[in-house]
Amino acid sequence: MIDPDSPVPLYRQVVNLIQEQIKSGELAPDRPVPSAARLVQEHGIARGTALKAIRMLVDEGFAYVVAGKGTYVKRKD
Amino acid sequence: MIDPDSPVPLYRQVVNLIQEQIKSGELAPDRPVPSAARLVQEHGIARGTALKAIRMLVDEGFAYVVAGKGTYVKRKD
DNA sequence: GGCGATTTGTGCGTATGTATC
DNA sequence: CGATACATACGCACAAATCGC
Repeated sequence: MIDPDSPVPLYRQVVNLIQEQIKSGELAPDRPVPSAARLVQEHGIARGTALKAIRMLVDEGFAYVVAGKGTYVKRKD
Repeated sequence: MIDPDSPVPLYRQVVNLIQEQIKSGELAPDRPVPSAARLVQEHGIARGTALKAIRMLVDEGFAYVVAGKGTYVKRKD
């Protein structure tokens, strides 16, 4: 899934992966997106990289954050 | 303020700018110096360059770092 | 109300690779 | 070749919010 040797940045690979899961319905609206800690242990990446990926999802309109709880899949408008 | 075309290195320009603000009192002792992230968005420079400027301020005795919090204006001895 | 666990946010330090001058 | 600059990535630390006990 995640290839450290790819020219594509790790955070971008993670973002793409999650976006695919959202589009396919694997991750439904208002369901939690994998937390930074989870992405770290699942993909062996740094927390900073995981946080960056999560923020990208929010910036790109795929998810929303609830302080102290987590990040969730955004509902279609 | 910051001129990319100047022969003076960007990190040096940033250092000079902040030193001026410290000397003029605009940035008081024990007050936070602009963070690397802030310098990035305000001057359109890279994080590495911003970090270098901050480190220079510390090296030159104008500021001190508090781990996990930030960089602050050094008090006069 | 307190305490600990979880999660996101923020901050600096450091290293590596690439590109430009 | 060396200095400068940018992008990516990892590590560690502190803060605030939420929740369960």
